Amino acid sequence: MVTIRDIAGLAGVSRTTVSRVLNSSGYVSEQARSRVMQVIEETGYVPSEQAKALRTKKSNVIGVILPRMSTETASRVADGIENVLNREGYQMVLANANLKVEKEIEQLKLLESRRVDGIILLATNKEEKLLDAIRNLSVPVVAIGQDLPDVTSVVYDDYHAARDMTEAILKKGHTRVGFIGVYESDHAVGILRKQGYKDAMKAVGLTTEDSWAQQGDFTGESGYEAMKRMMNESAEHPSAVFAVTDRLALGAMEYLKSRGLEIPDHIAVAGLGNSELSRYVTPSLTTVDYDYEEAGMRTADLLLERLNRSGEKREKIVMGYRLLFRDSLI
Amino acid sequence: MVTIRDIAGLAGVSRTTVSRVLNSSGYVSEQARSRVMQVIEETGYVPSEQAKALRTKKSNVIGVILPRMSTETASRVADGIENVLNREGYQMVLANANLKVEKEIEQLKLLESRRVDGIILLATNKEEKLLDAIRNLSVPVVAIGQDLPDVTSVVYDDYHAARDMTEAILKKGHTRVGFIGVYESDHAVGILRKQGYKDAMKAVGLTTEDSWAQQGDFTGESGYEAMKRMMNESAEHPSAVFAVTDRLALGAMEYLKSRGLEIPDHIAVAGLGNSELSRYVTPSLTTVDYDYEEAGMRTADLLLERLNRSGEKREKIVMGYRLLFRDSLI
DNA sequence: CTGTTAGCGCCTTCAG
DNA sequence: CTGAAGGCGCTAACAG
Repeated sequence: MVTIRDIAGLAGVSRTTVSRVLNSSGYVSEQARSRVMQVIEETGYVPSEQAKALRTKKSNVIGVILPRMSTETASRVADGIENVLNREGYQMVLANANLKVEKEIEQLKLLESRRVDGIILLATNKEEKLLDAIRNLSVPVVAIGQDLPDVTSVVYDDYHAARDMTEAILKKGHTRVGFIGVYESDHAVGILRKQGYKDAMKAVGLTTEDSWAQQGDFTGESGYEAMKRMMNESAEHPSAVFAVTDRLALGAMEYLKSRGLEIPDHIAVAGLGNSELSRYVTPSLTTVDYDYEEAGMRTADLLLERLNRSGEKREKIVMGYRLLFRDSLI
Repeated sequence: MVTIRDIAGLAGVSRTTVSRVLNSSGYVSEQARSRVMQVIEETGYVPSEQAKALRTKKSNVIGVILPRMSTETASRVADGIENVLNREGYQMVLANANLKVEKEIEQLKLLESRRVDGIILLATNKEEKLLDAIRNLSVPVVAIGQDLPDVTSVVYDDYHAARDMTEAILKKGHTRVGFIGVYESDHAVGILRKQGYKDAMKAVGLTTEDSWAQQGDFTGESGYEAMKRMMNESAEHPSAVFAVTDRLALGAMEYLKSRGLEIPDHIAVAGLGNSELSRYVTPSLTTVDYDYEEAGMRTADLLLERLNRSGEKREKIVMGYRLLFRDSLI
């Protein structure tokens, strides 16, 4: 691999001069510059960002930790992030946490060891050991998806989105509204969205059967099973179901269809997230739209700001949402 | 940032000794080791992979160039890649080519400047300048998706998959089979799949109207428009349509539905790729299943092999496929 | 078992 | 305008 030293030798100048033309810093005679450029051309020399980073203490790399690769939300957020990172001359290294806190922490440390300039964490929980790990990190971290104490975060307005959607369902005249949520270790999705549902119900003085509130784990199958339990365990069936995730809603729809129930006539369904699937499924799914790309962009912006003006105070951005009424709810 | 030198000082040993316990190489007395470990613990020291890489000339980072972020195929392939990379102790840096050859080349160079150990290119074309860029690279490249000359590649069996599906359509009794393809700069999808369709048609001696073969650009909208053109321009409408991509097929279905045509009764549809959407859309889409995760894994394996046993000859792996008969074709 | 020495490839004072 | 010298954090001979 050809180095700056080789270029200097071939061009008959010092490494310093080569460095200067590389970074267009300081004065270089036109003569020297063109000689250096020519040699670079001929040799196909590519400066080592690695060595440069070691010296300058800036790698121009941002680490991004995803809960899982290859989920629609994660990749849409990553898309937004990559967008601004690329525009600002940063590269992105992706790390997969596979939904495990331990793995999240491990990836944080791994990225730190790579000396990335900053880390974006697509957060799925607020566990104390995670927060600890972030505190002990010497790399700035920005979170998205959960409101992490003391960590600059971009969050979705989970509570109001869920509450709004539930109210919209009620407004359609439904009084028996079922709910499919997820485990509570995911604060944003598991707790906040459920709270939105519960508060909306309480506000209109409706009572609910225990069996109307079921729990899944983000997979379609778990939505299917949750819906099945709801139907089997309830004395009176709900006339509408709100699932905190489109995928859960889709699973629920599958179960309902398998039972020969018509959506929305026998039972209406609403989800949250505006996944691609929600548009294409029949009947199309009423859901809440979150702008994941935008959220990713905002998060990246926030991180880069922090890098430039370090010592800034913690910030928090709450992303808005939009209710999308489609055919699964009338 | 605490360095190996600090640890050495605090533990009262030399940097070499610290390095040795870090890498568990060479002999270190239990006494020295525990002292070092303790200091590392106390200080939260994290060795710089960067400095290590500069010295060892191995970064344990693999670059992956995607045609676009946030498409289902890309992220499924990336998932497979990440899987084996992670298992083997590598990190993945993602680069987005945005479907532009120039950007692909730019990203190749950028990754080279980062001194990644290898590059996986999700290829979308075989343009000469791309091949040139790869040749001039000092980093091993493995391609997936296109059979790049002189480059170790993993490819899908595009020709036979398309031909098989077309034959399956013909076997159902259809004689007027339309086709929606893509631009030919994408050799695998644009040329090979079309050839499969044409050969299958020719083999049974069927003539086709020119208007039955339309072209899109991978988007659903373009599939919609292609289908519209096919219906508007043809003297006799096809009774079945094969689209080289599920997304195109979905777009075509949307157009057909908007015209009030029944699928598959009035016109049957088949796609290729087994996207998630294909399962959920109504009617469910008959398509060809490619195991993208597996392909990603094979590609990563291939690259890592090359890194270990360098100087290996070029290899080429052809991935198999599976026809999935669903409701959009009878 | 341990330390000394010498870089990896680059940038950055500091003198010319 | 240019170069010499030094060092970023780490590992790898080579001596002890």
